[in-house]
Amino acid sequence: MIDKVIIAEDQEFANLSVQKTMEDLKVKHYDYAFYCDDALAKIQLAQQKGEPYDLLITDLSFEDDGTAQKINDGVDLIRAVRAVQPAILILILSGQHRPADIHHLFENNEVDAYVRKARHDVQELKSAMHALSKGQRYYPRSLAQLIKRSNTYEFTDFDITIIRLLNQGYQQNEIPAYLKQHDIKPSSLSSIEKRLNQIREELGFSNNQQLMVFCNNAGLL
Amino acid sequence: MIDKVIIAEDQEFANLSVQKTMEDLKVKHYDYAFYCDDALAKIQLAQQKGEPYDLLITDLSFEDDGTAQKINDGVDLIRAVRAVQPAILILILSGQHRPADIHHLFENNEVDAYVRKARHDVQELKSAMHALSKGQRYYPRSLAQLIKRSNTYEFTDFDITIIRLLNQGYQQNEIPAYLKQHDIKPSSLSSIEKRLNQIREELGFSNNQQLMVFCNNAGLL
DNA sequence: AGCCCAATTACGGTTTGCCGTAATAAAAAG
DNA sequence: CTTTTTATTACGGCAAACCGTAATTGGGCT
Repeated sequence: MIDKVIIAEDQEFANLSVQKTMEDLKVKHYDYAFYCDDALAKIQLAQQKGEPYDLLITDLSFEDDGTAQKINDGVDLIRAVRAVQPAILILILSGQHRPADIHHLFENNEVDAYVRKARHDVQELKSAMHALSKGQRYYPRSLAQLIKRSNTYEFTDFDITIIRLLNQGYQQNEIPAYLKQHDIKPSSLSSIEKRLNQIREELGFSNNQQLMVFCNNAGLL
Repeated sequence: MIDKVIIAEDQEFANLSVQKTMEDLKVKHYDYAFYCDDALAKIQLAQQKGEPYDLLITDLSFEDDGTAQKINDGVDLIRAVRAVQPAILILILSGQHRPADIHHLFENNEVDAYVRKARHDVQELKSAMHALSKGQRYYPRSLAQLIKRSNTYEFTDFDITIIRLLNQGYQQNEIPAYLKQHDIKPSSLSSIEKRLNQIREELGFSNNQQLMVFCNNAGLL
């Protein structure tokens, strides 16, 4: 059973509604945090007291207000939490499509459920909770479709490095120098050209601009 | 006073929390809708009955589920509502930064307040409601800063056309033909090059890829 | 060591994009 | 109607990106 839940969500609107859903579901005990650091601290403390949380519900993107935080991103929070309490269940509650990230997290068994903030999200969350309490993972068909449709392509770290550099304003012939300086393995201009060509072809784009927008939307930048 | 409110918001989480905030604020009567069409219908009906809404709270982006809808976007909803009931107050509640859109709406007096779904959004909404009830508009400093910092630049229709074409995979030398075919005034390759150059310079980008990502994030694509 | 396979790099030709300048067209001013 | 100004287009040289092919490197294997 899922008796003890912690919610990490910076949007107050969403945070409140998730709390209310927990009440509806008769979850015995739930806490909430607006910052990743808070959430992690609460999880550590509960763990030490021998009253660990069963489930973490977390957003992926947290906004930077002035307050300095060690962790500022859902994915980082997930990694940190897993280090503290490997067996905790984790449910992602995200507003934007970041299929690349989410797919990756699922494949590596870093998360157990994904609910998108969208139409019927309350019902989705309830369904996800239900699945989790039965020991199942929750991966909505909509996401599966999306991944299949748009993002079969697996970006390597190398790809992402190149794309980020381009997006920072580097031109292709400046990149080899950068790569050599950072000891990244393929570093020739030729390799870069070849890789970009391959990616474009695979995703059906005719220029890099489309690729950049795609990567931006997939949360890779 | 703001006594009668209609909420148009497709995310159930957000919709619920806004309703709850209305209760907290002792708003006498509020309705909600998950679709733009529903919201517009309710506004029309209330208007006909002589019991019009004082305020519309609406999201900007609505997700397309299967259900066919006439209106699928917050901006379109706002225009339609203004046609029915010009004097209604309108508050935008949006998750993504779409500063270009929002700035434009404010400048043309199409909306009266803007609240971003983010940290402290509940408090922001309450403040906005307070301002509105005093006959003021609500335009958070954060947005003003953002506009000033990143988007002083005004994109013309021509700019947007070019950028969209590029993003569709056109290459620059194919665009003149398209423009001539659609009777768009400057149509030479030279004009296109010059325009892009100017935009890049003005926004401080060194290549078109960055520009595309920027436009994508600004909601221009 | 020597061989093979795959990955990486180097190179050359072609296309596309970039940018300055000059010619032309259109619009505003006189 | 002519002149001046502004916008648009045409052109040319150059840099960047693209793309195919060939040379080189570096493991893994016998």
